[in-house]
Amino acid sequence: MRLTKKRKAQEILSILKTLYPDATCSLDYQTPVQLLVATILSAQCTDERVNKVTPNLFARFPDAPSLAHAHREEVETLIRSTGFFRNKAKNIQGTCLKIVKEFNGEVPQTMKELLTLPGVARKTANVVLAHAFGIIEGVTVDTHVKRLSNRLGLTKNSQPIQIEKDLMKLLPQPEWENFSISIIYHGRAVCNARKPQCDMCQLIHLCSDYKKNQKK
DNA sequence: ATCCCGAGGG
DNA sequence: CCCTCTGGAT
Repeated sequence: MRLTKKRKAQEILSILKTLYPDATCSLDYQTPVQLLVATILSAQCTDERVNKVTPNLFARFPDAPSLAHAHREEVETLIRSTGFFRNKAKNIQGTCLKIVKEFNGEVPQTMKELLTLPGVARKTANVVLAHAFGIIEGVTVDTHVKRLSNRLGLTKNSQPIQIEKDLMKLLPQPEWENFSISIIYHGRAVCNARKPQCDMCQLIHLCSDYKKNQKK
């Protein structure tokens, strides 16, 4: 192997940073609770669509107590277009109720506590910790991070938790969330699921999938 | 492994 | 019609 996998990962990150210097969390929010809710809504849904429903949702129910005690049907109606709206409404209200009752109205700031909230697993927890509190606990692995990490050859695993462990070994801890954010931008703009734009891609010299397809 | 679920693109 | 979108719980 000419390039160690670690070296390759950092090279990828370096290029992505130059391509997307202003990459940030694309969800709109004002408070940690709102970021948490927006992130729950982002499951299997574009952030663009989430940002279309959250202004109305947060205007009506701006905080954890109001969301926790809202009528389920009204919450469902407000978030309907994001899909999975029954599960998401139940999880948002369950999470907000737990925040009010067990966490003194504040979003908890540890992975362990966040994972006790309904509808919150490592992906959502990593996003909230990083962007609401500046705590880099792990690598956010969503559908884009999963797809690109596999295509680029940074992991051979398909389960998000295993992919996260692999990426944590390959990248310096302070860069974990920067990697996720910028690779998500690249996944949306260039390396999309259906038809990756390899002719536009700045990473093809580092891409296992591109090399494999060249051989055939 | 399967279910939840709407909207947009091809 | 089929696939995909910053997943999580059963």
